[in-house]
Amino acid sequence: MEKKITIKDIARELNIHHTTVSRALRGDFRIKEETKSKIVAYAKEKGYRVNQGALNFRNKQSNEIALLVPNISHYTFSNFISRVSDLAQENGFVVSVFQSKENYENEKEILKIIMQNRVAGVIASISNSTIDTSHFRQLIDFGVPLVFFDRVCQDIDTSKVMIDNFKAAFEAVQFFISKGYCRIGHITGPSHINVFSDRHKGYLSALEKSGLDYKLRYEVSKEFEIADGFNAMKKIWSYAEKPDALLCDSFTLSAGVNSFCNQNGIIIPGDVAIIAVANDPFSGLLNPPQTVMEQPIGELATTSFDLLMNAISSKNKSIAEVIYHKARLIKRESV
Amino acid sequence: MEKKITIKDIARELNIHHTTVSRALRGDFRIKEETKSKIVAYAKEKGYRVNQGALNFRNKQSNEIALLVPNISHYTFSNFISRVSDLAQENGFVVSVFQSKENYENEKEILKIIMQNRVAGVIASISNSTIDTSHFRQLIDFGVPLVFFDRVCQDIDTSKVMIDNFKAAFEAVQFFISKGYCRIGHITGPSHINVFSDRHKGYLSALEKSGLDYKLRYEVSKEFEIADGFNAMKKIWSYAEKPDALLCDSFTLSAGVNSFCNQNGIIIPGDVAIIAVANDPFSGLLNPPQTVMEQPIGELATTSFDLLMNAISSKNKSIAEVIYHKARLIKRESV
DNA sequence: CTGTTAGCGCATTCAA
DNA sequence: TTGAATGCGCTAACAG
Repeated sequence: MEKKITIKDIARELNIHHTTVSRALRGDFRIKEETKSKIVAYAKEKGYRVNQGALNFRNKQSNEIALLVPNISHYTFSNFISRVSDLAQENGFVVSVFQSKENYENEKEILKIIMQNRVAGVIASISNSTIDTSHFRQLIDFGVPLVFFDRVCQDIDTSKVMIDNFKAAFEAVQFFISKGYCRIGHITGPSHINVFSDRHKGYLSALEKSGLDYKLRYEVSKEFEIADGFNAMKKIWSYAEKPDALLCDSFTLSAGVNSFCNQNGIIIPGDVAIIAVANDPFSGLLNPPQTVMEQPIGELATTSFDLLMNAISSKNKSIAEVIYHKARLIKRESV
Repeated sequence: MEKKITIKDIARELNIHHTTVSRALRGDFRIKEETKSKIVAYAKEKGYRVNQGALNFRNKQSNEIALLVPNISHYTFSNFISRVSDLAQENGFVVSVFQSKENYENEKEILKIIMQNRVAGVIASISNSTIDTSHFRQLIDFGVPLVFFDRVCQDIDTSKVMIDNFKAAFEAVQFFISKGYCRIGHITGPSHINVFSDRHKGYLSALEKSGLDYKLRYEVSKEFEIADGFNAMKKIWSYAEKPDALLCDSFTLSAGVNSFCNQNGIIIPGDVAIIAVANDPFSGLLNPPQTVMEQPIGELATTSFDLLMNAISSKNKSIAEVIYHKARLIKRESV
């Protein structure tokens, strides 16, 4: 950054004190109209812009919100980022983004950067490999307002915004059952993550309620890419006792499953039915169009942002809220 | 942000000068080993972290890179952001994201915010509705290093990273022709955007080379969502002279086209063949799997980031480079 | 090896 | 209605 015009430059040029310039530029009502308009005109002419960094420094605050997600390019998260970005802009904040790539060490590193940058607050969804949560505790101890969304740290007392995962899975499985499926499997993630454990509980509960015996839990613990779903299905389809329905905990995973099926002549939903917990707009364009439990990401984003704003403005006296949004079954042709 | 420990706090507590603390913490070799370790130990114990904002202020520089894209949640861009985010982290930068939503006024507003925030540099892809480019010129005049990618301002002298759009479209059309298609249409964007005009030139050139008469240019000037592609195809399929092949300038558009076809019994590629210029991993999962001209977004991101780093470090003496990457035809079943 | 001084851009406090 | 003084956290230049 080269030298840019400052209030002192303006003051010197106009033979007034920089304090006066500062006041005029912020529209202080005490400044004489004449002086004010002279200053404003000159500032505009010279292209003066307040230095936000200096302002933040001076005021010991920040206009930056950090967003930490497992993977920026996954639609669930890019959609979330998009929404938060809009809200942030409306509220005078800037959003910086970080991705853990499902890697715990990286997540820790990112939190260090975030603390160092003295952001106003953080909205985070934890990585699949995060078991120890002390780095988040450290963040809070450092005084940074934190809101978790979707994948949260259960043992940390801060605001959390989730979908009702138990119910989402429960209803998905009930739907399978209502359609006559009885060998229902669950492709999920590590059980130390709330999202996956809650859904699996919902899955088991629905099974139990209907007295179904067949159970299948397949855990993917990597990056949740299409290839991981593909490989999961490859493995599953080699089992002696194959499922006739599958609940998939992410769209990418289900897309991989779909891909394996299409490539190997496995008919959806004839051979195996599929429901994905997803909010990806392309789920409806798969072959066949996919039945999904739709995650209301827009609502998650709005709520998360609101809670963070509260936490930022009310500081110490803010109370940790835990909010659940409902997923919604969208019936298409994969069941 | 509440009160956090500073080097002065440490200095006071240890009865030494804060300059010494500063030096010790940065590993200055002149500080006595004993003093240094005492300081480092104390700092660690108290959870001291350098205030990046103060540092930036002091050094008149920033560790923030701004990324401006039309839409964060579109895979092309979220993929780009993801890649740049990784590179930024490796290089000690933080990425803040902004989306124009294809809206010119919003884009202008964002550039103001970016200038105000004194970012180290900007990587941008312009909105479909951007005709006047003076706001970007203003950004450069303000001294902010700028690299354009994909959708660029032709008339601004700064580094640009693109795909060879003429060639991409040319080869796509040639492929259609080689497969016997002869009524080839082009669903594209506003012609004042390089991406679309270059592709349309490539399209026309390939047609001309083969002496094909049928021409169809359908312009989408909105947000490039799936619905826009859907509506485009609805319109196109009402024409008397229907195309037998379509080149689509984005994945979302082609997904909408695909959706309309599947809902209306239009066979792909029997009734109409499709190629999309895209890099979305789900293109291969559509029904039928989609033939695409794949945009090398990862390469675009890497190159853009490198050019920005050059521009940031070499300042005034940096030369604007214009770099093209090649798209690659991936043959699947929509042709 | 360590301390002193100064200043980045700005807004606040106090004084006039 | 305006000015003067101060300091946010940090580092560089200079002095010891």
